[in-house]
Amino acid sequence: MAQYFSKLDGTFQALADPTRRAVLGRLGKGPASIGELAAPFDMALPSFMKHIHHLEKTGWIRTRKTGRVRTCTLERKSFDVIETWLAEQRSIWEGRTDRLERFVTTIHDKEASE
Amino acid sequence: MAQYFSKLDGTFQALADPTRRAVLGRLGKGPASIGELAAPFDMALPSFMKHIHHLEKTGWIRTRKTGRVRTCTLERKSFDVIETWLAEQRSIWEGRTDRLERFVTTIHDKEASE
DNA sequence: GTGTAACTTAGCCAAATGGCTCAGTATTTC
DNA sequence: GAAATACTGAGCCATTTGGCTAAGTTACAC
Repeated sequence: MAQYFSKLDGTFQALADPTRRAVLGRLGKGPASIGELAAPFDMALPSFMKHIHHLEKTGWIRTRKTGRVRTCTLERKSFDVIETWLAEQRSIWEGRTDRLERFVTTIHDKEASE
Repeated sequence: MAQYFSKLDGTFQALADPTRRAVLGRLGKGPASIGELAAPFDMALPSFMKHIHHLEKTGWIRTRKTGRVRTCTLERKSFDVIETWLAEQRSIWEGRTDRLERFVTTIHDKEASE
């Protein structure tokens, strides 16, 4: 039983906050600057930045600074991490592993064709 | 944008800990007592109990005490909460809502036939 | 009816989280 | 080149988290 640190810890932790989930939702529509992303929130910018850092550190987004503007983009692969875990769990209680295998294969095919 | 408390906060928070994920994994194979669940962990029982309480409060498990033994069972519906959120996110960046609608319908059908 | 097993309650503690302000840096814009 | 814009860094603070121990409580076994 994996007791040591897992990437899943951070991946799920990131989703446990409504601000961060909202940011991911917004980024699903396309890249955005820090200012744009922060606008809807009644929160000081440094506080908001902590969420951005968290999302970046846990692999949910990538950011890049051009001039004085930092642009954030969604890292879609993180969703696969979760879907894989979900499929794994379901396969446990369905008492079979074929579903998981089929799922992982599907993901792999999608990425190969990107 | 839903800024107030969401059930998702707790749902994801519960998954952010390896002990709790392991418990869910074990419960996927069938119900178990607190003692059974705690056995693999090098942790005092009261500490472990906090994780159980957390999982119960966030709807991931149900527990019932019979005699001096408390038995825990997996609450499978919680997985659907996450799958729905995932489908919602994917539908955002795929720029359409039909996928989500299809998924929600599927879930509904499954539950109706249980 | 005493002892043991299986939790449970209470409360302590260090570290992490999620907010804040205030001051700083680096680009643009005028 | 002075001012405004868009972050960024440092550091404070309250609350939450996730561990602990020590002392109950409640059933079951003998």
